[in-house]
Amino acid sequence: MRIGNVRRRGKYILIELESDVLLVVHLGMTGQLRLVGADAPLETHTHAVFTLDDGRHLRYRDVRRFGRLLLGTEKALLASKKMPLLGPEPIDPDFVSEELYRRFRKRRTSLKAILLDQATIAGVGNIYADESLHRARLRPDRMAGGISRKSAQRLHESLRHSLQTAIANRGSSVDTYRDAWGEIGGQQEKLMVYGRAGEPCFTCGRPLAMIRIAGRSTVFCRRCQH
DNA sequence: TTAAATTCCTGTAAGC
DNA sequence: TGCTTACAGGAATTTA
Repeated sequence: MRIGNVRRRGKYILIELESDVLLVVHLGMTGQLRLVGADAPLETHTHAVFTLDDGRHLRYRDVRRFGRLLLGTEKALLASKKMPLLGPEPIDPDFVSEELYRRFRKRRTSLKAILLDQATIAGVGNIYADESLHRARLRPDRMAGGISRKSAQRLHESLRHSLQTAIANRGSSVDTYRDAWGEIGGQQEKLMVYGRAGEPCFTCGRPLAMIRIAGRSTVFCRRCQH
């Protein structure tokens, strides 16, 4: 079986195989896709091993088992709802702020909750939701349907900035995240609010607040975000 | 129809 | 030192 192109859609990694078949990987919280020599010791929580032609192993490891591996054509995976329909990619040039405003307008839930909703916007998790809202100076518990076009523009810019910066820094290793070569990311050093509850806001110096929204810890600045 | 709450899972850290 | 408990979170499922 030959491996073709490797793509990303939201938080899903799509590895193209032959006959339109995809190997789909979602890392969840603690998933790792690692490329190692066949003689590398098998780590605990390794759930799948793919042997490549050159003898190396592509191994999937996931401590908390929140991730998933799927195999099938894109059409079949979508039809069976094993892969959900996802919203637009924030970093896609076609995704404009007016589209964000339109998708938020009629929603009666918080900004934080809607950012985590993959059907509204794809690929944003707890870290970059908090970071984007801080950069946009918007409170996470504000109603999504009530924001102005101007606020939507700021959030649109913040989302793109947060995600593009994180990608350039190869991700945030706040937990166990490693890339395919076992390297940690660098973005965790640059986070403004995530994981910093009680510590001073880098903008105004006041301690950052923490609340729970949609079952997720949410950190923000009461002075800077409105 | 939409939104909120619950559940899964295991390592880590805090508290006693 | 050793045990118990709370917590972290993506998303499917259940409840409201």
